[in-house]
Amino acid sequence: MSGSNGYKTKQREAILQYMIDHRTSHVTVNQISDYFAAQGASVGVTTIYRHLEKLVEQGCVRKYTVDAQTGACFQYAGQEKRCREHFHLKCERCGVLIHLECSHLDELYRHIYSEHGFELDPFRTVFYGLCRSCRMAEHGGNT
Amino acid sequence: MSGSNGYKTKQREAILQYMIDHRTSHVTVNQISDYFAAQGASVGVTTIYRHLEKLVEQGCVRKYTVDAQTGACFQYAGQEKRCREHFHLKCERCGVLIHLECSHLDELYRHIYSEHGFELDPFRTVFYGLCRSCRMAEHGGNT
DNA sequence: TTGCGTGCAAAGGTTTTGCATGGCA
DNA sequence: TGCCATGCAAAACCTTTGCACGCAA
Repeated sequence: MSGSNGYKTKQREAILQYMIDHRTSHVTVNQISDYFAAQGASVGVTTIYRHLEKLVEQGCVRKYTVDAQTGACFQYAGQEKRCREHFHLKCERCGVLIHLECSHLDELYRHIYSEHGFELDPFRTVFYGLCRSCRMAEHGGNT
Repeated sequence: MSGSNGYKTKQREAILQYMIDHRTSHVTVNQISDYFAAQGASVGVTTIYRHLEKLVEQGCVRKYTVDAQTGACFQYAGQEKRCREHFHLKCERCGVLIHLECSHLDELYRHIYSEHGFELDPFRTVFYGLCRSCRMAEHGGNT
């Protein structure tokens, strides 16, 4: 389970590059598919799903399910292993992904493990909510 | 935005009552439908969806989507705003959704809010990981 | 050549919509 | 009576799976 993660194909490269290029936001399978279709280099949705799934397993990409109708959202998270050691905050409004390194969360991990028998997966787990600036905008502004 | 939210029907009463009775946990549309079917007082899924949608708009019921395949989960929240103290644990292996009410998490909420400026959304946030039994099976058994 | 990668088609699931009927006010 | 509520059927949607073909190694 190391370097040989399969063949190097055009589709694989294209999808990975797309995810990297759009790493500042999250994207849906439809967006990716539409993008490739517009480029003339159409890629089947099945292939997109399969590659995304692998990337999620590898830890390069994060998957979020916001709404059943919207479909899943994916976002490139990078190769860095350090991301395994902390948690992430995802703003529901602007979509920003915040990396949170905090000893409080280590404690949380231990607590949930010892008290509730549940082994948290920090990589997979994402905290949803409102980031500071969006909270300000929401409380101070219009509807 | 007050009393006259439509007619008072058997189905409406039944669904609301069901949500209140099960307010300590989250339910899916399928669960509600199956329950009524078992009672002999079958209610169409369409009706369930429509009432749930209204209740969500009114703010009485919370909706959150864990997984596109599983479908949405609903939970009665009442009129009170302070139902912020419970989170959900989702096992990545068997898929079970655990309802976790724990004062530790209330503390976590306050900490992330005051120290990191992030307002957590407990209804959308789901902790992924391995539940006790799956962890046992994984460490002790086969593949 | 071998075996994974690809993409079409179909199946699986949840959710929504159209429409005729039924029930509340 | 008038109008909303109901529920069946069908559609729309995202996602997964089966299978034959293509392509990387």
